[in-house]
Amino acid sequence: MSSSSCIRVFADTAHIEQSKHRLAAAEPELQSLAAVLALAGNEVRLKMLFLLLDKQQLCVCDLADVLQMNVSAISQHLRKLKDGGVIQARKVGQTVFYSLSAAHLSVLQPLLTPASTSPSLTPAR
Amino acid sequence: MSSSSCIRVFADTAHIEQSKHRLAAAEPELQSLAAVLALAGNEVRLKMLFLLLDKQQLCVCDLADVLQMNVSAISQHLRKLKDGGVIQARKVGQTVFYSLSAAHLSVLQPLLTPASTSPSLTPAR
DNA sequence: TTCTTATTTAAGCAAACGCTAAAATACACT
DNA sequence: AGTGTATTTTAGCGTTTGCTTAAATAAGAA
Repeated sequence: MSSSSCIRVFADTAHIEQSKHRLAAAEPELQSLAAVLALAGNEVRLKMLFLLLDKQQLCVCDLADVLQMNVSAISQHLRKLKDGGVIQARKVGQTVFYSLSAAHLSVLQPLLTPASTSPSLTPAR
Repeated sequence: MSSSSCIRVFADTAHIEQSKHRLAAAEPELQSLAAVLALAGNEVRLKMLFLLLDKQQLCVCDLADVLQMNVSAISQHLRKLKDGGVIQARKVGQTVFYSLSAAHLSVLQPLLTPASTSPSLTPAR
């Protein structure tokens, strides 16, 4: 039934079929996980998330200051993070404060606060 | 000393400086973490990692079969993962078996096996 | 209202990405 | 040697990314 790429005599078709099914079952989760990881997989955006995890709330120009980058570039990264549901915006006057949103935080937080295994991402308070 | 993007009268320069220092300290780790996440942030590659976590070892054409993709495309993704130190290759005859390498596994494994919190990525054996 | 300030948006562009198709390499078998 | 299989590599191409610059919104302050 399934078209093989190679002619493996001893290839176990059973295992391959099993993998296909497991993959199909996990597909939607993997898809949304990949989207979040793609967002966090950019160094600038990962730094933003790191800073937001530390500071709760930061405005655009704070981030621009800390990251030493163009305000426009920062704003565009923030937009992507917001569109991905990773952060949320709160406007206070003319300044917009961004903070981590609950969604996907369970995947991001352990990455940026490696508990005891990896030593140094969380500075001692 | 630090050039501000905005003229926030009540901006606390102290906090900003603090963030800068924390960021500088975490920078190398964030950089390598971002590299790994960028690799995992591609849906095809994330699926590969998911399958390798489940099956320990898979050859190129197995992956091509399961993912229903061109062998060449698969091979190119595998190369990126190998270059990033995420997987390793073992050649057995003419077939090359790929498996997860120890490096970075501590960050990838929890993503793909969400323990108890998120329910369904790990199918019941 | 006019003048700043904070942020977003749009346009442009170089670089990176991910795929396809084709050629190259490597290994086994006869 | 020659044939077939598994994998990699190369070149090409369309798409996406991430930045810069400039213009557009939005909201205080004079």
